[in-house]
Amino acid sequence: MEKQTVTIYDVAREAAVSMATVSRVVNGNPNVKPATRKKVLEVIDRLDYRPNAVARGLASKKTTTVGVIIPDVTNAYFSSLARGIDDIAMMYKYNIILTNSDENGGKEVQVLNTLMAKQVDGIIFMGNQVTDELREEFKRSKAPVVLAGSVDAEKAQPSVNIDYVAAVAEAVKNLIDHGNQKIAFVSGPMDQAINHDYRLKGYKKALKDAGISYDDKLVFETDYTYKAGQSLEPALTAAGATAAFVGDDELAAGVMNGLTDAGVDVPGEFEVITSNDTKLTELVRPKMSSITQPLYDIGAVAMRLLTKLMNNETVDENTVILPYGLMKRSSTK
Amino acid sequence: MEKQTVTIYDVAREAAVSMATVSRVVNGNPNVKPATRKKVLEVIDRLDYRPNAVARGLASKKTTTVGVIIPDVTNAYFSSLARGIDDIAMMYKYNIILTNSDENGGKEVQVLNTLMAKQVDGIIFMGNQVTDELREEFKRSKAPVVLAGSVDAEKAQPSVNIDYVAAVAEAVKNLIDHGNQKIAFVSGPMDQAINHDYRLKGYKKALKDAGISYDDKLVFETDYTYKAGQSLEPALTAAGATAAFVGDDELAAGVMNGLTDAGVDVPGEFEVITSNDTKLTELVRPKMSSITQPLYDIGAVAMRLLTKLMNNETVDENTVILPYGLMKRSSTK
DNA sequence: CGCAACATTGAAAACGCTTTCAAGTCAAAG
DNA sequence: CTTTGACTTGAAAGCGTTTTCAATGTTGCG
Repeated sequence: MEKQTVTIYDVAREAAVSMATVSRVVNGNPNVKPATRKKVLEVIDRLDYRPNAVARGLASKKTTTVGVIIPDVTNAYFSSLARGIDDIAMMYKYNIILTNSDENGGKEVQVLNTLMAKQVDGIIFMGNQVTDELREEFKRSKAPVVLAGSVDAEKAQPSVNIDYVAAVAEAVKNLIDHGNQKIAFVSGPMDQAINHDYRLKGYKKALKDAGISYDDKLVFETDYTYKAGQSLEPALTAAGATAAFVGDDELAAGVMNGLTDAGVDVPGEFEVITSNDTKLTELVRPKMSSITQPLYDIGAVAMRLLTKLMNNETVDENTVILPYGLMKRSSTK
Repeated sequence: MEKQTVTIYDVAREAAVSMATVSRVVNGNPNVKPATRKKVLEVIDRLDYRPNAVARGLASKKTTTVGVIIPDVTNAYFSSLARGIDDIAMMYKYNIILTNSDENGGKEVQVLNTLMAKQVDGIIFMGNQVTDELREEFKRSKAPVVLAGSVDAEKAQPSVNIDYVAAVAEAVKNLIDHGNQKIAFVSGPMDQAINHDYRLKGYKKALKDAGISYDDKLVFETDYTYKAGQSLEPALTAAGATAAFVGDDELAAGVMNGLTDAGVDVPGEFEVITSNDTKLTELVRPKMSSITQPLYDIGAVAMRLLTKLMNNETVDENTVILPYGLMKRSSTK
């Protein structure tokens, strides 16, 4: 009843050659006489032979699949990177094992281990924080690991990012240039390196450059959800803020809509600038000004870098920094 | 230089037992004397032995990974399903190989083949159209295939969906009840079954039930993008439509924003109702009324169904229909 | 025509694990 | 003290490829 699978052995027999020869033609090895190649190809076609990738993986120690750890596919920022990753992966004949981590350290470690057990040829990690434990796991992995749109303070792993500090500083400076003195810093969990080591640093830098003193009452730490942003309005108003830099687009949309719904005019009375330049920025009204990041490219470049690493090619620069920009839309003056 | 991998053989030697026994303890086989189990476990821990899933897959003919074909991870509707799929997959110890198809038939077939080559234990397909060729491939697959949020007119494959015809009919009826006579039907490519065989059918049904005659000048076929929706305004106005049913949220956001930007008041002068109830509906202003679908659950249930199929359990119903609803927000009266 | 050099091929050993089957162990039962 | 049946264990045969190494065929040239 079970469908019979045809193996390389069957092909060899039918074509009256050895398995080695069949293997050669399947893998495009040039050391095969054209006539034999043709004969084998015909049999392969006739028998509808499909090489078993698992067996191939065991024998060759290469699985042509890479693991991708993503906080949440549902998040526009990360799914954009994921798309870039998958496209390039496909281009280089790799497949992607995608797993959501919810940025949960324990889950990340566990997932990483199952990926390694599955003998992936490489790993791309996305997440706002690289814990010590995770870093250790990365080190013992024999498959190369590259971080995409994710920072590691230790810079131990190859990665591709933008210059978050500079980008945020520029965004905040923009707000300052518009005359704002009390600028809120709204971000996700402050225990994530991306927030406290990069974004906050850029925020402080901009303030300092402008001679504005830092006030931690203007720092709002929440989780990355629309709702969280939406319910921030009272606090924002109470703190006397007239503008905000927000670390995530969905969160920013929440902040902005919360403000608007409460009757605060954006950007008239309150300016908002966000970080990720996902589609969302264009959908909301007013459209959100944002730091621009080459989302797709961050993923694509990360994957490309990974292919080089997997191929043992020497790469000139392990940590690549892509250019960012500032896109003025309608949530700032 | 290359890190040495420790195999089941090493463990067997160190623990002075056979590979079979090690295999048993690793797999939780109860037929092992507690004392031996303990001894083996200690060695495993000491050597930091990690079973090689590829070898395991070859020997057992099970890879504990399932293939997932998705039009585009970047699309909120499908990424929500994907999240549901992955969560349940993880719960059942499966991993997901995720590949974007762009709804391109050729790519879908190709991807399906590489998935099968990788010996996935099952496949979940998402896409708005199942071509004949694809259907053939599904049939020859020895791994079970289930469709998630995707229809196949032939109903040849197990699937989980909502009742699109009824849902759309109800949405359109709602528009009719508000006094609209000229209701636009805005959808993606009409050659996709989901559009012409389901949504359009529901649309026509609602019209018919209300005694309104069908006018194909009110049917707008575009692609599923925000921009496409946005640029539809002139045509919509020209056709004299006062309301629209839209088949995709991002597209709907475009339609609505295009209207608003052109000075048309939504919902005052023009009502819009959309289909997928993704996060987007809450982000835009006015918030969009929508058919509600249990997105996450569609994915989750599909994956659960797949686990049963992979396990050869008998399932009572191959095609499961989940409940839908109608959520009135602010883009309808 | 003989030989070196190169092109083709096949045999068989991995790859790391699961699984079948037979054998060995041991305690309870007779 | 044997027998029986339930437990435990190990040997070895796969699983479907890749890959090494040696063998065999060919071709070009002096």
